[in-house]
Amino acid sequence: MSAEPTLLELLNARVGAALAAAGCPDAPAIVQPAGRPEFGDYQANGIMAAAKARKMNPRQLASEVAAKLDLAGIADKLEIAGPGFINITLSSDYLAARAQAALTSATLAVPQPPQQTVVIDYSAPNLAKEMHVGHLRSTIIGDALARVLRFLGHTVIAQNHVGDWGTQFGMLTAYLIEAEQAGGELDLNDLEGFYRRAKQRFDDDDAFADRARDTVVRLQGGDAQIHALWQRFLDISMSHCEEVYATLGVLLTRADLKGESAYNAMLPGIVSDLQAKGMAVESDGAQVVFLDEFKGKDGEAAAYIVQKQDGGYLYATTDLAAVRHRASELKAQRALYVVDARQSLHFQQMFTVARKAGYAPAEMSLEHVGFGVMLGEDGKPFKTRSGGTVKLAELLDEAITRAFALVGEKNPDLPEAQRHEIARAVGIGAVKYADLSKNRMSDYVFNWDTMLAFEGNTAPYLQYAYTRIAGIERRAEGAIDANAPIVLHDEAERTLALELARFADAVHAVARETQPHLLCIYLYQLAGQFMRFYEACPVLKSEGTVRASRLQLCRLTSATLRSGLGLLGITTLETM
RNA sequence: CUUCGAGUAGCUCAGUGGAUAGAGCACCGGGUUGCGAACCCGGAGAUCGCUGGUUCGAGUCCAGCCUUGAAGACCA
Repeated sequence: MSAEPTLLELLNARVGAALAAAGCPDAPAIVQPAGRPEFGDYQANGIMAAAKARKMNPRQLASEVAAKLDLAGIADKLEIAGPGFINITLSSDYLAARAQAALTSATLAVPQPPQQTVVIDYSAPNLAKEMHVGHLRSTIIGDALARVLRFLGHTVIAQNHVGDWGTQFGMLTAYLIEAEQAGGELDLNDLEGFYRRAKQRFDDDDAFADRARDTVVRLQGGDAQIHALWQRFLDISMSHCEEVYATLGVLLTRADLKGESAYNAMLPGIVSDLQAKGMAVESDGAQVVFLDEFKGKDGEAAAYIVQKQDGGYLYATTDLAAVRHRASELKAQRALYVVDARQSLHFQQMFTVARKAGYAPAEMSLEHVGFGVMLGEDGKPFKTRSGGTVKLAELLDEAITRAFALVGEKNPDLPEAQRHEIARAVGIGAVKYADLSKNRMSDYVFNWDTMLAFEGNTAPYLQYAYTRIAGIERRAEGAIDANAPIVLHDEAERTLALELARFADAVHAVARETQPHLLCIYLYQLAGQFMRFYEACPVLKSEGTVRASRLQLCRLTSATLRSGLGLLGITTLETM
């Protein structure tokens, strides 16, 4: 519970108190935004259930609760409706006061919940290759969650759990040695081509394959020369990632890098510890933790392998080492794993083992923030026309190119440099928003036309709403009184103020549910309410206190859109 | 076979056990001597996969089935 409640928290607390006063102490109020305008602004749904549990007449209980409900200065109308709803209409003065308070607050009056240390594991590309579309969702969902949690005052520790270890790096390093010996025209700028040629060598030449395997052994054995070459390869690959991160505008840096290799030294200790605790046992030569928790109807316990027959370790072991590190070293109270939903079973098992082994204390929250796969229009995994993976850098370039063409249509008179800048914000914003605005658990049909339509519920619609306000503020010039009182007369003004008052609840919901699309829905509604206000209520043409008040509503709306889009990693523009 | 997702308008998607299931796109019809029309307003369009159950109330919870995707001992 926040020190200062959000609007929804406040209403729930007040109705809950009234329920208690009416003889139902533990009955939840269940306050929600009203389903229809004629039901007011909020509706309390909890009375019917409370009455049922106590064999009372629900409408009678509702009138008792309403009589005891203290919303002085907050609501000016309460109605008992239907089988026992309490419909609440907030007072316009109260909405105006909330808007006024938000205007003078650096955080838009969004209350901060109790502070936590939150580890977010996201992006995690495989450094053997260039980033492809499969890395997009984790990267932008994780980035949005990081921004939201930081905004709420939490300490966020990003962990980029990159793939930088394993047999393929032996192959790549061996190929690097060979290419340098051959005279050095190796082109690491084309990482994908380099990987392809190395793989070709590996498949075609047994001698090379043997050298590659030997290189892995030497790398893992701590050979300094091999290690230096491996490190060089990683640096170059990481630079590629950083270019993509810069284009996307995500916050990840090298300081957040914590790849698989970082946990290498911990792995033997994990296995021996699990053995000592009687959890890991030998089975067919491998070290396995059997989990009764995952027994199906067939009665077989799931096998969680932590060490292979040949003594090698798996990602199962690495992930245990990582969770142990996040708990004991990083002191995380909450750990989020923004990883493909296909790994759901793996995470459920890993979390179970981590808890039983004591690597993650009971009070530490472990959450798999899963998401669906990107599909092509044919419903199959998204590929290029020729069947290859789509490089992320190319996808982003295309988005920007398409946006640039659109800006040229809409606003051909702007200088070219500015059109390029707008195209970046709009193109990247469209890609991110198309992803973030969908429930992350469902599979995601990738479609250029849908994604880059720039119409309806898209980033450009929100960006456009922002530039409209920016235009008004520009024209108002110095005549804006930042202390002017907000007065809500027109229905469109009131509806806009109500929507503005819900910002905190939207942000809190995103942090709680790890669902960025809840913020998208909110911002789309806010932009829509602004557009209606814009049609109905002239700002610059109005006069005196009305004009000053409307300008204040504009200022708060633009600040909220800028802040909200910023939390999604989407930039706003003064002109577009 | 087991487990976990998903199935809502022609398409892409919302929908915290509540009142008449909502948007956008596409389609049809309106709106600019108004602050940016990348906009606004209206219309049409849905047996919420199927069948039962739980209850004052089910798209939402439970069971079974259908379709689809994924995972399920030595890749990650």
